[in-house]
Amino acid sequence: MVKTLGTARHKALIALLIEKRETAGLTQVELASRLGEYQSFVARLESGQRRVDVVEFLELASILEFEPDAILSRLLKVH
Amino acid sequence: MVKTLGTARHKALIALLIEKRETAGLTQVELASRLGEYQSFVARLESGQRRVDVVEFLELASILEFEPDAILSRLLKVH
DNA sequence: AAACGAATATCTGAATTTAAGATAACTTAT
DNA sequence: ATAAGTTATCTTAAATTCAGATATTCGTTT
Repeated sequence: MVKTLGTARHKALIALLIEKRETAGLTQVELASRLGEYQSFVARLESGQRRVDVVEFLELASILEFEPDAILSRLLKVH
Repeated sequence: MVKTLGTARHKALIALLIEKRETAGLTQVELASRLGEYQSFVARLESGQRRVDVVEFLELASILEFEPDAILSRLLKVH
């Protein structure tokens, strides 16, 4: 199994997550607060230093109000 | 952010992953081999002791030939 | 029913990730 | 130029994950 961090797909994923947070008009502090985490948690995530698991991804989708399937489909095209 | 391990969604996810592996007619040893991992890796994963990140999930979908979107949609319904 | 082989589960340090919390480094507006 | 808001980085402790071995479970065959 490929090491997730640093892969093209992981980079694409976090780029999309950042985009979605910004579209939602949230700062890292605000998102962190809704997640019950520190701002540095979001920063680590968005700088690609931490993996995002499937369950977390769904939680992010719910908070940031994006369609997880849609994002996944876009990631599928990244190799 | 909720601790993934032990959540209903994570349990549902691994149940589906096991189902998909079995449908594909693969043993843990065979899946592990295709992943370039040990059998104990697959066992840990399938016993819910290890998180599955989004990128890994897509890799599993490719090997086990399932539609990641479809699985994700089913997980969405689990709370 | 005992024994065998195939499949899965569990254990144990060691290595790697992740987290908390603080602080530093941008940004942008005044 | 400064202040406020935002994001990035650092450190050390804590938690996860891994390799590899071993144990257990489950079917089959005799």
